[in-house]
Amino acid sequence: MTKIITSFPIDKQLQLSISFSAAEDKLLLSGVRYCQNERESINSEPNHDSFIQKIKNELECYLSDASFQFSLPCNFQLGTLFQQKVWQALTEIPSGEVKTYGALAKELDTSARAVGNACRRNLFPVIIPCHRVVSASGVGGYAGDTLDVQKGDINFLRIKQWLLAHEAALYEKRKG
DNA sequence: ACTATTCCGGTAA
DNA sequence: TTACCGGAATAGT
Repeated sequence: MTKIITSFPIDKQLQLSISFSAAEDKLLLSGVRYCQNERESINSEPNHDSFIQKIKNELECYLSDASFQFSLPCNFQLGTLFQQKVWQALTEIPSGEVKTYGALAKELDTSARAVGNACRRNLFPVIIPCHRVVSASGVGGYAGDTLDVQKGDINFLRIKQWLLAHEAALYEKRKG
């Protein structure tokens, strides 16, 4: 497995850690997570260089133009069948638009709660735009955090709002 | 027994 | 009339 660290322009601290590995003779993303003050690991193999460039390039594209569509391959097999179905649906929400958990649930013939669950388990934040799903009454959650509860030292909700603002997405905010 | 939800009824201003 | 709780319903892990 190879892991790369890139900065993420919300503040100086925030970074994105992206890992990938070979699966069935191809390189696939195996995870994306937010972190702070981590150093890039040096264990990357030379034949991974072009893939690393592709990752960094697509991220730069998205950051300079929010309508850019990622084409990075993600290993969906790391999720359950249901999660794969939800994640696939997430990729079909265009930049600049949002959907509520309830609306997405209706499309997939399941429940809002279950959709929220699958979003929380999204292994590829930013690349798979789970931030484009909001609650009927406000912004909803992100990475396990909600408006009421922040679990760790990273303010994930702020990140979600930053992403939505970057994409110029509007959502009903009746509470926060 | 947990959730990154939602809907509806009751109550008070 | 609107606004704010409280609780039940809900589906997947």
